[in-house]
Amino acid sequence: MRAAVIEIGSRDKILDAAEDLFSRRGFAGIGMREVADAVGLSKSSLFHHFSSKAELYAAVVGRILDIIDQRTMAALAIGGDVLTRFDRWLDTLMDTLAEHHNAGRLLLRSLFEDDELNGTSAEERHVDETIKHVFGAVSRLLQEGMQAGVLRKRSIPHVLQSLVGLTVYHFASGEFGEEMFGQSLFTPQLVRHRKDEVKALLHDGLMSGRARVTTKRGKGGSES
Amino acid sequence: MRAAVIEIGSRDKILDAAEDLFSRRGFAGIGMREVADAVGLSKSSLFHHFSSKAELYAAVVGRILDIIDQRTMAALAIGGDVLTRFDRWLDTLMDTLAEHHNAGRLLLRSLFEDDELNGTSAEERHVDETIKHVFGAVSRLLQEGMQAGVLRKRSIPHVLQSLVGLTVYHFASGEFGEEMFGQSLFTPQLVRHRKDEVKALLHDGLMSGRARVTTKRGKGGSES
DNA sequence: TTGACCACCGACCGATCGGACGGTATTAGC
DNA sequence: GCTAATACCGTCCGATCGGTCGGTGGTCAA
Repeated sequence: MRAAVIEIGSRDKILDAAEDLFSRRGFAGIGMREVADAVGLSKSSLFHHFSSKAELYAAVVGRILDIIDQRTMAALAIGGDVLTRFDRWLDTLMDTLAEHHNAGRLLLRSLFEDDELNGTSAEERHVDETIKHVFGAVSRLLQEGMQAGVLRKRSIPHVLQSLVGLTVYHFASGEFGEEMFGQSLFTPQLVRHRKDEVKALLHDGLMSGRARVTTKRGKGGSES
Repeated sequence: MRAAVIEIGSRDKILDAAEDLFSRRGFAGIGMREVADAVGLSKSSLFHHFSSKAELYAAVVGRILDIIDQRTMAALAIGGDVLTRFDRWLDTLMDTLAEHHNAGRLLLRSLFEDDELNGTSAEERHVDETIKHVFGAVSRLLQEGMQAGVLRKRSIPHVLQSLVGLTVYHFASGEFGEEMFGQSLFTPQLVRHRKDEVKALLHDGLMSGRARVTTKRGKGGSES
């Protein structure tokens, strides 16, 4: 009979520890020994669950990408007009990045390292597909807004880059960002503030004149 | 007598090679052996010029930070009203990032890794001071613009984060960004396009109504 | 009781890591 | 000619790297 208490499988415990470590010092900066010590297992046991270090890394990245994918897609699925869905998408993305402290940095890091770490394993293909899935959905949303005349006509790839830069980078900026704000990036009030600032900048910067009506600030997303 | 041809000192050749390698695989991902091979020297010779790997890394980061510092400060020193200086600052920053292909990625990487790689060496203190110098100048510019009523009143730390996210991240996004745009991030036309997009977003997003007059696009900065 | 499967382990492997050390060739100043 | 400094090199070191291998103890079905 399974224990009633929170029983976390070894595989997930490994992923948790590896996520923390990889996000802080990157793929090359972390040894399997260090991960094993953090979990409380032996190094050989890690290879029982993951066939290689690269596969463990891909699994870590894939897991948080799945969370982001699921959350942002669910946010879009609720419906509403383009602006409502866009705001909700932003809120959800930033809430997710705020909830998972390692997500931003891990994502940016993986974006840097997979230039050489490109493999063809199942996990790595899954990562690529998930990224495309997330970006595809928001691309279509932007396109819909531009065609409807509610968003300014801008280059979609550039807007995507700007979205990543405004959201993911901020939550990945670590000690640098914390020194700038004088507090942790993940305090509820700073998260709320960031969401407001990003949305305000994008409202004024992206919305066409006739769509930009009441930009109510401070009434953010679901949680944070 | 010194040779008339382009004579590059070994120290600079080491910095060049290390910049390239570190920007691609990070501090932990590169061994001194690899740097030495790229320069055409032996590993021991690197330790003749730099007392440790960490110092070499700090020297690499410090060098490109110095370039950015000098260029952006010179751009501000030319003068003009707040909006003119702000635009010129953006142009100069992005031109510099576009010229030095490794700069963006190296900067973001160093921002990530020095959370644990924080030292008290002379070079590392210089890096910190240079960063503060650059951000201090643009902070004062933003403040001036907000007080003059020509820029919307926004949280300056958040605007700084947004500036980094919109500029440095883009030029650091590597293969990921190139797949999105279908071309190298450093082609002249894409650089020009990015500068226009960022300036347009910030014009609409930051400028107060009465200041936002003729946002002429496509008439960017000095070079690229 | 047996055998298959599972999670896990210690010991070990060749390779590579950052770095120390001693030595050599060249140059400049005396 | 001697000395000092500079730039460079080969060799060696202890530690750590990712990964393999041969186990051990436990659980469950036959």
